[in-house]
Amino acid sequence: MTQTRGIDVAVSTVILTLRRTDDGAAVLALPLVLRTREPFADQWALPGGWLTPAESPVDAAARTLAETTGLTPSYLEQLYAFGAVDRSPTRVVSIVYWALLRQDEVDAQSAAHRASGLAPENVRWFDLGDLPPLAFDHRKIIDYALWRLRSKVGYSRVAHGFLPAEFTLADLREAYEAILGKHLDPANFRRQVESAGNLLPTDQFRTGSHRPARLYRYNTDVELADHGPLGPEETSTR
Amino acid sequence: MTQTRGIDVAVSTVILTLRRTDDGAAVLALPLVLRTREPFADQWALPGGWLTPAESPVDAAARTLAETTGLTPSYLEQLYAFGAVDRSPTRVVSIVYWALLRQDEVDAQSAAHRASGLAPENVRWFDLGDLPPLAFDHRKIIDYALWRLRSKVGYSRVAHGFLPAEFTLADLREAYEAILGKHLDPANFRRQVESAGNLLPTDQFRTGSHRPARLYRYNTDVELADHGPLGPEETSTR
DNA sequence: GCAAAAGTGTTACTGGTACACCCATGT
DNA sequence: ACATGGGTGTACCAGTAACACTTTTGC
Repeated sequence: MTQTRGIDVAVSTVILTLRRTDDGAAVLALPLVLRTREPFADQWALPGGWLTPAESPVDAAARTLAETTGLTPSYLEQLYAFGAVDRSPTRVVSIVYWALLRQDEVDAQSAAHRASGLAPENVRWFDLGDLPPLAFDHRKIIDYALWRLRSKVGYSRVAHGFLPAEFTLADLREAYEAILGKHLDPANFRRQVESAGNLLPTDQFRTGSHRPARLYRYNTDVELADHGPLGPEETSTR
Repeated sequence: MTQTRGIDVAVSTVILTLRRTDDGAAVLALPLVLRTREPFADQWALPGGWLTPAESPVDAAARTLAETTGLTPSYLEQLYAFGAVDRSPTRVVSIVYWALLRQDEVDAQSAAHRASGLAPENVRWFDLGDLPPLAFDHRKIIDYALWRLRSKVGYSRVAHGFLPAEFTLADLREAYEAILGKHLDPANFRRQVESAGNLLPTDQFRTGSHRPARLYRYNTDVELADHGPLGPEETSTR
C-alpha cells in the first residue's frame, strides 16, 4: 500500500569539474541535459532521473552520472532534498547530489566522444559563468552546490577531487583559486597544504618552461571530507 | 501518473532542547514516540509522518513537531534524506529535519501537560545520554544530528536557539558546554561572543546568590545560521 | 643573461587560550 | 568577612598574511 500517493522521488546531480579555457585559465564547468519532454521541454536541466525501488538515492545519482558522462566521480555527496509543492507541475521531491570529476578524465572522455561521434547528443558542458536559463529550480540548486563547494574547500580536501593522481602544488592552487574565485599566495599555500600532511611528495618533477615542479600524490588513507557518523558508504563515493 | 510507484516519502525530526537535571546540570534531551504499529511496534522512534501532497517537507516537519510537542521551533533545518533500500521493510525515503526548542517553552508546555493530564501518552523525553533502543536507523540519525549541531555551534549562533529572549552569558555558555560536552573558560567565552556582535546588552540584571549578571538579547537582525543561497524560507523557521 | 615559476625565510598581525586578578552580591 | 560567580587585564602561542629573497629551468 502506497502511503504518499502522488509524490514522485527524483534524483539529480550537480556534476562539477575544472575546464581549461582557451587562454589557459581554469574555470568550473558542469554538464546539463536538454529536456525533450514537458515540463520545460527544450530547456537545459541537471542530469537525473526517477528513483527506482531497487536502488538507493546515492546509487541512482552515480548511475545517472555515469549515463551522462560515462565516468565515476572522485567525490559524491548529498546536497539537499528539494520538495516545495510548486517546484514542478506534478509533485516531485528531488534528492540532489553534487559530484566532482577529475579534469583529466573528463578531457579524455570528451575526446573519445568527439572521436567516435557517439557522444550523448543532448548533453553539453557549460562554464559556470555562462549558464543558459534552466528548468525547474535548477539554477538555485547549482548556486547552492557552489556555495557548499566553496564552504567545504576551506576545511576539507575536496579540491583534490578535481585533480589527477599526480599533480603539482601549482595545479592544486589553481583548483583552489578557481573554486574560491580569488588569488592565493603561492608561498603560503605551499606551507599550508604541506603542513596539513595529506600530500605525499614523489620523486618526479613536471618539466616545462621554467623551473621543474615536484609532483605530489594524495595520501589515500585520508578521506576527502569528514562525513561525521555517516560513513562514506552513505554519502560519498565508491 | 506516478513515476516512482512503491516509494513512500516520510518526514522525521530530531527535536532537541536543553533539560535541567535534578542536580542543576544542563543536558540535551529529545522527544521520542512509542510506535503502535508494525514495523518496530512498541519501540521508540523519531516523531514524524508521511509527506502529504499538499505540504512541503519543511511544513510537514513543523506540523509533526507541533503535534508531538505543541511548540514551534526556534530553529529548523533539513538534516539529510535517508533512502537506503533496506532501512525499512517497505521502501521509504525519509527526509529528516533537526530542530531546536527553547528550554523555557518546553518547561512551560510540560508543566501544562502535567497539570491538564492530556499530554500525548506515547511521547516521552529522553536525555541523550540515556536513549532506549530505537526503531529503523533512527539511532544513526540522532548521532548525525548531534554531529551537525556540534559542528554548527562552532561557526554559527545556533546555540541561541535553546535560550529564551533574555539570558545571561552564563546561560549561553552553559548551552555551549552542554552541546560540546566540555568546559569553556568564562572569561574567553565572554570576549568571543561579545566581539561577534550578535548580542545586545540590556539594562537588566539577573539577581541571584551572587553578583548580578547582565541580561542580553539576540540581535534579531542576524540569522541563527548562514544558509547560503537557500534562504531561511526553504531551510529554517518562521 | 633574463624572465618566470619553484621554493625558502622573515616579520607582523590576529585570534585563541591560560590564568591572574578585581568586583559585587547574598549569606 | 567570605564564598562565589561576574567581569577585566595580560601574556603567550599558533596559524595566517604579506612580501623579500634565492633557486632552477627554458629561451
